[in-house]
Amino acid sequence: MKRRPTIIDVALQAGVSKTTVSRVIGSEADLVREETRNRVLDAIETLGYQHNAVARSLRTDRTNIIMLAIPDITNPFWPGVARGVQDVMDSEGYAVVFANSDWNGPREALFLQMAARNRFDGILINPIQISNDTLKSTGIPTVILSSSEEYPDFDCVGSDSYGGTRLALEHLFAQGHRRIGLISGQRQQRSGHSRRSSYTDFLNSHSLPEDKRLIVDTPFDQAGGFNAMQQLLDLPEPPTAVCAANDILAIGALRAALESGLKIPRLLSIVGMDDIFASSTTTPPLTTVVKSKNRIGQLAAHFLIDRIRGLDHLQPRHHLIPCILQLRGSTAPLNI
Amino acid sequence: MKRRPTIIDVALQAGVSKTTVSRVIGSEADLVREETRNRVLDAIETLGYQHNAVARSLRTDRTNIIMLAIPDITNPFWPGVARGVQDVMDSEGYAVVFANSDWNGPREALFLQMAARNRFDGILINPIQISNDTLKSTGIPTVILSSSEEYPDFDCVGSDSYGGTRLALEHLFAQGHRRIGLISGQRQQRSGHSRRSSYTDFLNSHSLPEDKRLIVDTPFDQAGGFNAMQQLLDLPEPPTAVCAANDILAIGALRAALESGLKIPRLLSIVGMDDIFASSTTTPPLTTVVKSKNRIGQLAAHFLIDRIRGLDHLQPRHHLIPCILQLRGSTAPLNI
DNA sequence: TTGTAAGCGTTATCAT
DNA sequence: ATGATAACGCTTACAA
Repeated sequence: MKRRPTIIDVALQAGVSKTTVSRVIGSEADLVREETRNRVLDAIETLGYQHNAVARSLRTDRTNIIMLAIPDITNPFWPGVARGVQDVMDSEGYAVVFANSDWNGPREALFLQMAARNRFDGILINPIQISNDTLKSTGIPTVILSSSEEYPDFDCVGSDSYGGTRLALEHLFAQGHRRIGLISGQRQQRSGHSRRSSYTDFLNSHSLPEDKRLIVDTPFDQAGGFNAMQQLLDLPEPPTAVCAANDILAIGALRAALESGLKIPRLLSIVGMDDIFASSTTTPPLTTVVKSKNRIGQLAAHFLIDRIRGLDHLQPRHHLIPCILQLRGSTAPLNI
Repeated sequence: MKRRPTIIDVALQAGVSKTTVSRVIGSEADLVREETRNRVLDAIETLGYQHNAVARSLRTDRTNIIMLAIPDITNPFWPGVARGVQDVMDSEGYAVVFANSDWNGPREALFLQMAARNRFDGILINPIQISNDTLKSTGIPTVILSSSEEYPDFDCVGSDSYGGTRLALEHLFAQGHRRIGLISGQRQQRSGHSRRSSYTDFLNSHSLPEDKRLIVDTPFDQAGGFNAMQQLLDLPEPPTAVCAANDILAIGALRAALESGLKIPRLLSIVGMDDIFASSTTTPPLTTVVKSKNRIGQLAAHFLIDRIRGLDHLQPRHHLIPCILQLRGSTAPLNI
């Protein structure tokens, strides 16, 4: 495998200086006479020259690479967001590096170090452990993918899970449900909180009593949902409807309910959140709160590009994308 | 935001030459006296020095970044593979850039160009359009993620869909089924072929007649599976079992069958392929052929690392990871 | 054990 | 409109 041609080879071949070649391949192409430019382009063609982004980055101090750091790539929510991010970043000429921490804090820190060492131009992150200050110390423009309030120095883009939860609860209320359970995941305290407070506020606004036993914290997986549901069904007065913090929990809950012989939605309504693919293929299909993954990704990407372009004077912006309720077969009017 | 410290700042601070600093942060740390090393490390600490990977790459011609190019990140198969890839690459010190072509040929080409320009150390790709020769012309070590035979110059890692299909068909045969439909996607001719030929070979080996009407080519989505199933059910003599090229098709087929009032699996058996999350949450849950996404990713990563390390003399290796049949509720003995 | 200096492939600053 | 030349921050012979 022979050496790759450089800008110098091209210059020699075209009979010009390397400066001229640099002009042609860079952003100053119009400063060079058309005839010369064509000679250069021909040389590039015949040599099969590909410009060296590494060398360019060293000189310009810009890599055109951004990092997207997420905790779990197998959670279908993130690929959805990632696609939105890529839509924008592609068209702006940025490559997107995925960093998948698998919920591992030290790994998350490692990835940030990698971003810093490689002089990536920006970071999009759904933080699991890293603090506002550590993030600031990287010196890299960063946007938070979360509705958390813990990162006051950064732009944040998240989904309005408070509003989304409210949407779900009001729907159940309108169907006549008054005893509504909440299955909330325990790992992410932050989004957990907004759902939790939405639940409390909902109860208050309708003057419903708060029964602690109706709130179950559980690990964020199907088994967690399953167990939580069993726990709720074992109550002396089980709920007539259940709201789960995400679809996977909801699907676990659905399965537990079905296995215990309950007819869904006749005897129990269930609402999930996220609208993952599987929630449309259960029997009955799951009513769920939809977050617009694509829009989250796109907006976050735009925010990040603003920051990269040096809009540092802007106050940190927080934006929550509203949720939509996707009605399907797992909810129905209260059966009296 | 002030300038990042360089190796020179560290050298000054520690009272040594930049060579020494380079030795300490690089792979020659043991060549330097412990006391000196500690002085350097202290300087690094107090200055908050982060080494510049861009400059290092320019000098060493290695970026420690590889690209994973796939057609569709929202297809849960790929995140699974990606995780296997990352497991290996992380531990070898490589960062993984995702490139998601969205089944768009020109975009795929663009990504390869990006890999070349950025001097990535390697490429893992599930090719959708690009040819063996174009791939070779990048000059970058590359491993193909596919069981295709169209890339004779590269290592290939795929899953044995021929064997997997056979597994599914033999299972149905053992259950007494003799009239078995095949729903095969049309987009990827390659894997389509292996399933198709497996089907034909299966029929021959059991001396079953081949009925063209039992084979339906359809787009690779749920609607495709739905329509294909309807088409099969409209046959004068519908199949008693159906084998689909992937779970999404199978789920579409399942839904079509249920909607037309068929009891599954009593009146119709369905087998999918891939074991996506949703296939475990349908009613009944789907019997499916499992590909070991993780092992595919890991093996491909190892192959790629071999190539990067310069094992060019090796013949191109093709490896098919065997599939496993995951029995669930969508298949049952033929009901006579 | 440590230092000097050349060079990686660009872009940017001056000249011409 | 084009060219000469100095950076960019690092690694690596080679020297001391």
